[in-house]
Amino acid sequence: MILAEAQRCFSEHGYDGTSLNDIAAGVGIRRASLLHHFHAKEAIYQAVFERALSDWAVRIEQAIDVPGAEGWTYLDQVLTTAVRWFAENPDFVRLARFESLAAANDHLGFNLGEALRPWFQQAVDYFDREMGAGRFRKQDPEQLIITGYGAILNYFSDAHFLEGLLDRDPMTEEALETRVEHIRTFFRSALEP
Amino acid sequence: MILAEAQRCFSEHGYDGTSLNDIAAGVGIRRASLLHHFHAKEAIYQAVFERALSDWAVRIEQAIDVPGAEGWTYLDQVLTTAVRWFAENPDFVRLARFESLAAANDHLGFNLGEALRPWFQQAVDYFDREMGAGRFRKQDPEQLIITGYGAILNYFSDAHFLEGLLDRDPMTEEALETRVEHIRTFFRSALEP
DNA sequence: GTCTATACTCGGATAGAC
DNA sequence: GTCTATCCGAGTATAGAC
Repeated sequence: MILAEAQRCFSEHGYDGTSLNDIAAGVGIRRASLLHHFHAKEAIYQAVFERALSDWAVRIEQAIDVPGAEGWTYLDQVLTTAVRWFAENPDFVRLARFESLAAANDHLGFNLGEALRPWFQQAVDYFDREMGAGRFRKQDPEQLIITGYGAILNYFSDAHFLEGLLDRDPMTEEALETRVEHIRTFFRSALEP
Repeated sequence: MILAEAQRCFSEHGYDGTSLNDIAAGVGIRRASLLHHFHAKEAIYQAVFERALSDWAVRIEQAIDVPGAEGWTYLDQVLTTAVRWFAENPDFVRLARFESLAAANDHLGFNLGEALRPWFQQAVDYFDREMGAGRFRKQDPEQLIITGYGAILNYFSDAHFLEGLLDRDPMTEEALETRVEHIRTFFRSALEP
């Protein structure tokens, strides 16, 4: 599948660091044949991104949509699910990172931040409710979410860097278990009244 | 100054997204003249990085080296200094981000994680002491630091993204003040016994 | 130290045969 | 749908004049 290989390349080396030859070689065809399916490199990138984003949308809806969910138990569940999913989709994480690092109007026909804004707003509303009901300590919801996604995304996008920093593989089952536990404990410490 | 302009370009568009023409144009000379000072593009990149890193080393030593420092007051001070310094050096933040995202053995002759390990270890030791003395709640020090640098670095490296997400400029004086306050409050909530 | 000119390679994209 | 062939532009790097 072309999109799968393209995602692998883009997430590993970024847009500029990936050539059509790289992708074509991975697929097992020639550069020109790629362009039979997509009229330009940017079109491939956009297709990769849209697919990844809609996959992600499905998963997040599943994780979010827990009936009668509230308080710490719910947040704990969402955090754990997020970490697990990101752990299983390192490509997506790196792709998102490259994209949020890119200057506006590079490669993508739309703004990633804007695209995620509805979910962001939903999360803000959740924290507003919980804090208003006294189930969480009062903090700035927007800032909290920014910190949260950073704490999770970072770990996976910077795996190469962390391997150098820690001098061990940060992606083993054991290391990931440690990471999940930390995220849960840390947020709980900060939020529980 | 060549290195300053090179840093601007690399931090804005990454290594692959920056051409010698881009840098030369910013300096006001021709591409060939650049290569009189540095024998290759990679050499420019490495020079930029080493300069940025040693600048950073100086600042971090200053921030860390507070006599008799301990407990929350000290950490609070370091966090605030870090946020302020990163706010004033967005280039450095984006450069570091691009680099920690890059695959091993790309562009740089050394491993960034390895280079930062001594400071990392120092920070781990600090938390170990503080937690041992009961001044902080017990948490995994390594994980805590990873979360902390993520919370800070992210905000600045993803400014473009955040602007789309929040629908406002995340780098105004007011926005930065809010961010500092959040970081302080959040960590305090999580760490104070 | 900076320039022009040039060599060479690579990447994106198109045309047309099979 | 995939290929070869080809075009064009951009990129890195070098040679040599001023």
